[in-house]
Amino acid sequence: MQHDLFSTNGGSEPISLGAQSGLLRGFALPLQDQLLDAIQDIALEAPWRQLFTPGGKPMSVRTTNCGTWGWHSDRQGYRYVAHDPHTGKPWPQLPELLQQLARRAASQLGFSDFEADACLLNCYEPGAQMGLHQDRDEQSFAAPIVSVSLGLPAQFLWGGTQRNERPARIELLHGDVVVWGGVDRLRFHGVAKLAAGKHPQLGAQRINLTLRHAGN
DNA sequence: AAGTGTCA
DNA sequence: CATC
Repeated sequence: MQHDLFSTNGGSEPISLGAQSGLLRGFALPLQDQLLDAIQDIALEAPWRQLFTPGGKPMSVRTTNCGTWGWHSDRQGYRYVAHDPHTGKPWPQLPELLQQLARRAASQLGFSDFEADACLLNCYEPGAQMGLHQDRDEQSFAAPIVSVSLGLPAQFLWGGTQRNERPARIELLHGDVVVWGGVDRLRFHGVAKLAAGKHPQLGAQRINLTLRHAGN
């Protein structure tokens, strides 16, 4: 039987996080097995690695990328690079599965024709976190950000356009997708220190996929 | 600078 | 708030 990969949550409404942002609870669940396979393949080609902030401090997550552009951080700063500094090779191709998932999710929030050219993969183990920040290394902020959560639950910190606004805490579960763009595109966000736990598929980790249009 | 440590 |  022919079935719609997105049917599980195709009819559910986004949980609003702002005028042009929302949480699509469980949106990626129908694709979970294919997503985990794709992540494994990506990590074989572009291994997980620990990045350093420009200040020289190690980040607590492990990172890799796929797509035309990969986000990288070191003492030179934050930037997108076309080649993996670890291997010298181009980043693995962005799987069509992921491209379509991101396009469908963006469409649910009113962003048509989203075309990701970068996917940052962050792996959190218990204790790992991501401080409040803006995604502002992309060449244009016209396209939204699409974030896919897999594995252990996390508290998403969802702030305002100004750093001093106290962020809301939103629990993100395996299969959840968050989309933000337009007036919400530069909102500060982060992830609270991951609590210990074991996920049936992923064990003691959370993997987040962040899809972006980084180039021209 | 998406970091941590420190001070109020 | 300091930090190649």
